[in-house]
Amino acid sequence: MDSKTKNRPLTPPPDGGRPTLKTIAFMTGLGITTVSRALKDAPDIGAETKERVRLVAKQIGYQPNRAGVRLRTGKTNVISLVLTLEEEIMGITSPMVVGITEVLAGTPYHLVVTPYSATKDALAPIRYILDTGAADGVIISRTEPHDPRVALLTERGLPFVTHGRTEMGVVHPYHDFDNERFAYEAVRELVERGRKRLVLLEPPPHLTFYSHMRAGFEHGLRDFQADAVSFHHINIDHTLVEIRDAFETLMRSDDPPDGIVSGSGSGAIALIAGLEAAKKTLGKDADMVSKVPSDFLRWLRPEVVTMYEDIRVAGRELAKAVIGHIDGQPSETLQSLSQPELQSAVPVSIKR
Amino acid sequence: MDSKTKNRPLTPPPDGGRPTLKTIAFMTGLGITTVSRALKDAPDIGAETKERVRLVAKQIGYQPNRAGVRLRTGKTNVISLVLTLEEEIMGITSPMVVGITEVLAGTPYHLVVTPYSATKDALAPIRYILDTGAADGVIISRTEPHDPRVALLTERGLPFVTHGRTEMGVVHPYHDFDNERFAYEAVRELVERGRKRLVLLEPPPHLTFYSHMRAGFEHGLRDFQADAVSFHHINIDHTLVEIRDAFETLMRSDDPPDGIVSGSGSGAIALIAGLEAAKKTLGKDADMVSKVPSDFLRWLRPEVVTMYEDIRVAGRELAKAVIGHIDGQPSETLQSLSQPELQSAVPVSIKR
DNA sequence: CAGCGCCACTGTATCGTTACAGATTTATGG
DNA sequence: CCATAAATCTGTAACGATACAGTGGCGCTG
Repeated sequence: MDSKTKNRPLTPPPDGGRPTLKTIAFMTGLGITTVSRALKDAPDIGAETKERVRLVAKQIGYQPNRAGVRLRTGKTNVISLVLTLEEEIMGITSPMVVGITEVLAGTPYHLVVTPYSATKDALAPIRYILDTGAADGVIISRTEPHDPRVALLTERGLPFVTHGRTEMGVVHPYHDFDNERFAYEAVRELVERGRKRLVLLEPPPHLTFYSHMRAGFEHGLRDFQADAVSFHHINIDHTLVEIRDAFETLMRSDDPPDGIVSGSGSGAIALIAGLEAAKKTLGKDADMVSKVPSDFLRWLRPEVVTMYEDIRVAGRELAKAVIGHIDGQPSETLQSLSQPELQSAVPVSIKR
Repeated sequence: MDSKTKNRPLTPPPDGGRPTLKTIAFMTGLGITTVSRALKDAPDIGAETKERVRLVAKQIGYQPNRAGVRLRTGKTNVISLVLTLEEEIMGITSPMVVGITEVLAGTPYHLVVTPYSATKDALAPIRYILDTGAADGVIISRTEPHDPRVALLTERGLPFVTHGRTEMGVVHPYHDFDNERFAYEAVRELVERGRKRLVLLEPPPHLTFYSHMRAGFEHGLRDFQADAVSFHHINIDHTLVEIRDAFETLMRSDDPPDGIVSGSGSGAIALIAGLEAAKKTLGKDADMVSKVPSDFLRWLRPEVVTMYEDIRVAGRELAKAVIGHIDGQPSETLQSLSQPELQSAVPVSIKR
C-alpha cells in the first residue's frame, strides 16, 4: 500500500462506533475530503456524487462529530443562555427556555445554561464564554442602560441578543417587552375605573426598563390626569415580605393610593397581601393592573387587571435573533418589541 | 531541526489565541506530553516539575480545550437535562435548572437542555444523546413504572438519574418527592379539620408517582377513617379549564367532597375556581391541601394548606447523583427521597 | 499535438488533547 | 564494571473534521 492511499480508507472503519466521514468514504469508494465537501454542497463536486454521498449519509444516519468540527473550525453550535441564579422568581426561566429550545430544535444548535450569582460579577460568565470560546452566541437579560456585557461582547465581536434594550448608541439585536406601553395602558385602565391616585411598583432603577416603565406611567398620568403616589424606595427586586410590609404602611397612611400598577406578577401578590393587611379590599378601595408571565393571578384574583407578557414568545424571538446575528444579518433587522396583551377573564365553559 | 523536536515546541505558539498545552510547554521548556501529564498529577512526573507546570498554567489562565479533550477521550463534560416542552406548567423547570447549575458550577460540567415534544417519542432525545455521545450523563423526569428510557440508558451504560422512581427491578440513581407521605399527611390534615369525604386530584396514571400518591391517599383514608370521592377521570395533566369544569360539576353533585387533596399547585388553582363556580367557599364548605412548588398559593389563598416540594433542592440532588454515577459510585448510594414540608403561614413582620 | 484550462476529486497538515511506546538519566545489585 | 531497574521525561499517532494545495483526465484551441 503506497502512501498516496491514506485519505481513501481501504480499511473499513470500526463498525462498532458511530459513522464518520471515513465510513461514508469507505462505502462510496470516495476520499474523505470529497465526502466532506459533498455534504456541504461545495461547487467542485459532481452532482451525481453529491447525491450518492447524501443518500449513503442519510441511510446510515451520519451526524457530524461536534468535537471534530469544533476543534477544527471553532464553531461550537452552542447558544449560551446567561442567567442570574436569582432570576428564578415567578419562574420566568421555564417558558423562556422552552421558547428558545423550540427554535433551536430545528437547527444544529444546543442550548447551554450558564448561570452566575447576582452577588458576583455579571461579567464573569461572559468572560468565560469569550475566553474559552464556549458558544457561538449568547442571550443575556436584565440589561442596563450602559451594560458592560453588551460593551464587551460587541468589542469582542461575539454575536448576542439581549432581553431588554440598552442606551449606549450601540445597535445590537434585542427583544423587549413594551413596558412603556404597559404602564401607559395600565394608567388608562385605572383612570377609566375612576382611580386618580396611582402608585407604581417599579423595576430596580439600574435596569433599562425602569425608565421605560416610569416614562409610560408618567405619560399616562399626564394624559389621563391622575396623580402619582411615591413608592420609590421599593421595587420588584425586593422580597415579597418587604414589598408587602412597605405597601401595608402606604395603604395605612393618610392619603393612600386607589390605583396600583405592578411591574411584576410576584410583586402583585405581595401588594395584594399588603393591601389586605391594611384592611382594604381590592376592587373596592383600590384597583390593580399587573404585568404577569402566567395565568395564576387571573385565576385566583380575577379582580386584578392583568397584562400578559409572553415569555415563551420572547424566548423564540431571542433565539431567532441570535441565530440571525450569527448568520450575519444586520442587527437593525433583529430587534423586536412585544406588546402587552390585556387578558380577558378566565374562559367559562358552557354547562350542559 | 530534526524530527525528534516536534513535541517540544521551539516555535512559540500563536499568542493571539488562548493558551494551550503547547503554550505551557514552550514556557516551561518541557514537552507537551509532560505538561499534560503533570496537570493530571500522573505518577511518572517529578514533584517539582508538576509544581512548576501548575504555577505557569495558573498564571496564564490555562483551561483545557473542551473540543480537544472530547475528541480524544469522548468525555463531553456535559450533563443533559431532558425535558418535555409541555413541562413548563407552573414553572417547575426554573428552580430545577437553578438547582442543577448551582451544583455544576463547582465542576467542569455544562448543562445542556434537550427538549422533546410530548406528542412525539420520549425516547428520541435519549437516542440522540446515545448515538451522538452528546453527554456524559442525563437527567430525566416524569418516570413511568416501566420506563423505556431507563431501560435504554441502563442497557447502553450511560450514567443517568431520574426525577421519580421506577418499578423495573433496575437499581438506578434517583431523586423523588415522597408523594405517598404527602398524600397521607394531607388526609390527616383534612380529617383533623373534620373532613370526611375526600377527593384526590391525582397524577396521570402512567407515571410512577401516581401509585405512590394513591397509596398514601388510601392508606390515609383507612388510618383516619374517611371516604373517597371519585375523580379519576381527571388528573393534573389536564388543562386548568378541564379541571375546573369537572370539579364544578362534582361540587354541584348531590354528595360533594368536603376535603380536597391536590397533587399539583396549578391544579389547585383550577380546583378552587371550580369550587367557587359551584358557589362554595373554601375553608367553609371544603378544605384543601395542595402540593406546591412555590409560595404563590400560600400568599393568595392562605386558607389552603400547602406542602412545599422544593424543586431547587431536587435539582441539586439530581445533579449530585448524575455526577456520582459518572464517577462510578454505586447506584444504591445515589438515591434520595425528599419529604413534604408543611408550610407555615406567610411570615408577618412586626409593626412599629 | 503541445499547451492550457476546467472539472472532479484527493492527500496532507492541522485544530488540542491523550494513550502508548519508547528514551534518557541515574541509582542499584551482582 | 556491566546489566537492570527505577524515575522522569518525550515523540508519535490518533480522535473527526476541514482548509489548502495539489493531481489527473479530458476537451478545446491554435
